[in-house]
Amino acid sequence: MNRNRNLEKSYSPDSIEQKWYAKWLEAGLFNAEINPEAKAFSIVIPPPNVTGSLHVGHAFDHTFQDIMCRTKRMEGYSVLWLPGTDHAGIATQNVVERDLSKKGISRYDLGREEFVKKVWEWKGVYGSRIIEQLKRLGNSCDWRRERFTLDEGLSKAVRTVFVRLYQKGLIYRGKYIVNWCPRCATAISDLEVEYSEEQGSFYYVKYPIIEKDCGEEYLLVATTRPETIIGDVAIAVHPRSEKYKHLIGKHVKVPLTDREIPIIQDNMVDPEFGTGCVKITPAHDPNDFLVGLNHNLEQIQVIDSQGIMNDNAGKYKGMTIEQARQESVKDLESMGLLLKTEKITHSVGHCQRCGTTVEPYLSEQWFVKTKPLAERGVQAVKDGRIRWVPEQWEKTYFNWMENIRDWCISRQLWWGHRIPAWECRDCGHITVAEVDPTECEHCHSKNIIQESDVLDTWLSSALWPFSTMGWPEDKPELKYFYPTSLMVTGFDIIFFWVARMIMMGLEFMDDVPFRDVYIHSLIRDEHGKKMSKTKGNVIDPLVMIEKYGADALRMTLAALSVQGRDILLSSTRIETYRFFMNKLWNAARFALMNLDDDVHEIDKSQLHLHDKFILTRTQEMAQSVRELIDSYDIGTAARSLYDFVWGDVCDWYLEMSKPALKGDEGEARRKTTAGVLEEVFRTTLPLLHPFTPFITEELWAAFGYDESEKFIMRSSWPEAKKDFMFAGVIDEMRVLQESVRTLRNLRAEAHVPPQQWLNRAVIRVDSGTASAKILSDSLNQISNLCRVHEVVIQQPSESWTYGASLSSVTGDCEIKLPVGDVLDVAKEITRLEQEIAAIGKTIAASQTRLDKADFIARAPAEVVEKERSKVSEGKAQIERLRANLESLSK
RNA sequence: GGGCGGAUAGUUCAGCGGUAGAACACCUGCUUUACACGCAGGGGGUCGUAGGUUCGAACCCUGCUUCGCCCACCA
Repeated sequence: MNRNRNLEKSYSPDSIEQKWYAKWLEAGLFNAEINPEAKAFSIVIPPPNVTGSLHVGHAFDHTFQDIMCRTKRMEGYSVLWLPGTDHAGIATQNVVERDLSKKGISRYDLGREEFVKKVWEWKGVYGSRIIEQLKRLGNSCDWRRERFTLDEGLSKAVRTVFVRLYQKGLIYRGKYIVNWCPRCATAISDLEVEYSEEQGSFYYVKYPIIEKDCGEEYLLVATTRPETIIGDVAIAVHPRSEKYKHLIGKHVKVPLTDREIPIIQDNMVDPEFGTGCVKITPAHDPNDFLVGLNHNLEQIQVIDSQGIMNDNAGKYKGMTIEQARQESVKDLESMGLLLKTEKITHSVGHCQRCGTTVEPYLSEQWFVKTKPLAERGVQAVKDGRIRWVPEQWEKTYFNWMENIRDWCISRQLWWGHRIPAWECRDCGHITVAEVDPTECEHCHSKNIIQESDVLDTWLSSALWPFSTMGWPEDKPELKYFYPTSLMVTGFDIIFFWVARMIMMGLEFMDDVPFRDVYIHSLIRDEHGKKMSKTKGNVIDPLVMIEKYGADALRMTLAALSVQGRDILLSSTRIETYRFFMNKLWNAARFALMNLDDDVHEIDKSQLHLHDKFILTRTQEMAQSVRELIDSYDIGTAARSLYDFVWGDVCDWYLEMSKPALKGDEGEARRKTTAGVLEEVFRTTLPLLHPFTPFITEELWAAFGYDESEKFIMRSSWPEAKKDFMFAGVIDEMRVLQESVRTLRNLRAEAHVPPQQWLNRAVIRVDSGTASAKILSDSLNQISNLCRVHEVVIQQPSESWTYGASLSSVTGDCEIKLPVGDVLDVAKEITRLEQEIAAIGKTIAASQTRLDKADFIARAPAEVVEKERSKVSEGKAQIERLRANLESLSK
């Protein structure tokens, strides 16, 4: 072996990370290959926005995915981790528009074609930034396959999907009320509206009644939007409303205008809310729109697409919504039609992208009819073809899918997939086609014009799992890697993305897009606040990588990850794992200083308890970490590795192996101990590799393993070697650890000079002897009892032997204590406790197997009684023994 | 209105039926040649609350208090 014995005294990640990432790339280790001999494992990355910059959310789910990918590679799967970015329609267009506006240019100045060109230029410069940042994390994506949602191939997929859905009647066009962002000047989907509670006013407005014979002068209507009054076309009351029944069919005059409108009845009105009657403005309210359709009412638009009052708004024309509101209130007041104003809190929708208040806006839009697609999506989860982890998200998913509403997919933007529909200027027919048509398919007129809208970005994202693999072409990748194995993402895009991928996957691939969906929690700051730039509490992963190293960041994120709870991240936490990296580094450094060039065989006859212990623990880790990762419990996996390395390996094994490695116990022991040490690292480094790829690769090389095996990344996942697993040694070791701890306390009390403090005690205990608890209890008894300067511990039985170092700790003291008795009693207590637990479990097991009532009815009650009495007898006995122990100690 | 999740040491969180754990912080003592990014020890918790199930509950069930999230409605 070519060992590197000159490791730096502390671990510095910087150069090491860069070095290995380049080497992995060079060796093509991230490349996914179709290998019929191997099972496939695939993940498509949730594509970050091209405008994006790496934040901890990305860092978190990418760490998770990388851990899965690296583990699966080591397990022998052919792994595809497919990266890419999302063109992010509104977000990107906004960024470029903002840039332009700094130069005083608007996108309209440039025109569509020029503007789109500018966005592409921007993408060329900044679009790869997020990808470069992802690489810093150590992501093992197959970068050769990087995709972009506006790529040629993906655009083709989008177009194919659009045309097929249209032909199937699942895409339609129509004039509806949609959520409209006046600032972005585009429609947005229901999901892109974010609601927040706001202070507003409730205006009580009098609508004079035309018919003088009904006994009332006016109808009182409460509204939050007086500026839309001029767009009113009716007043609605509940059909069974006693209060207004006699007014149905009568008319009122719309304030601020000369129009007269009818009083109608509709179930949508809640007689308990407000005044019990509602003004109907079909062009500016979604509910009113529906009422309008049902009653065949006119739709009067008074606000335009920019949020400005239009020609229909009379004197308010040209005002903003806010101005018009104030003006109309003023006017109503002066006309004596405003009865009162009430302060209320109501929730107001805002544009997800820019925060502008969303307006319901009547316009021609394209929609996906989602019901039929959603039904299949629900079915796929119900019959287990898709599994949600944690399972609870299933409910959220079902709830949304079962109440799904049609999806508005048209956007009045320039950046995106242009809708492949052409309207004929002559006959009005719409031609939808995969290949740009030259004439109307209906009347063959050449006078056709393409729809100017583009598609919602999320439509292209919904195709991501298969469009990235070459669909609609019949690519071998699709056959081999689709459906993907796992989707890892946050709950915030379950509806936006996950649900839609499921629908599209089922529709176009006739199969689910992924087998498992892992939904991870939100990362918050150390105080539980959502991270945001405005709050300034953002933890920038790149800064953390600079400061602590990518491995430390990854290990932190992995270890903190837990299902069903938000993750609170702070830099001190990352620091903890930074320390861990250093610990690992130094442990390896110690090992290297003590290993010969040759690898020594482990001579089983030379193994001491601590050797057997660490070997067994190591094999256990190989087993359990794999199982934990396979069940997506990377949090427990990471934490158990941390405890194992720091606790078992460093605190105990390395310390206890020192005398042997120094040669104090002879050459045979030295060689075997070296062999054990080697085995520990050779197994543990690969276990850590998915979590902390860089440091493990560096150490792997330092140990000299890369000569024949090359990279650790290419190594196989260590199998648990039965040969190195010894029964009972873990318990025995825990006994020893407790004993040593107690002895250290004794020593401390005895003011033994530090030089003589116990570093090492060789205590042999027969296998099958007491648990750790017994010994520690009894030793604690001793330490409590003794005037420490008189303490020596007597050998309780032949199974105890003390190493030489113990006497140096305890000096010349001497004690006589009934250790054996204490031990026996304690042992008996433990035995009884275990027995009780066992009986309890038996009872519990038989009860859970059957229905409880059923069990009691059918099971022999006397058996249960007998078991129960055994338990209470045992307990009584324990009480007696405890008292006994107490007296023995005195 | 519907749904989901949390409440455990000063703080952040594990544990989820068998005698309360970690990290950080705090206190004490240590330049013991892998590591002061360290070592050894210590203090600190009636596991939100009231009931219930059980031989046994932080853990299961019910109510309550409280914090947070999602969906729907909001004229």
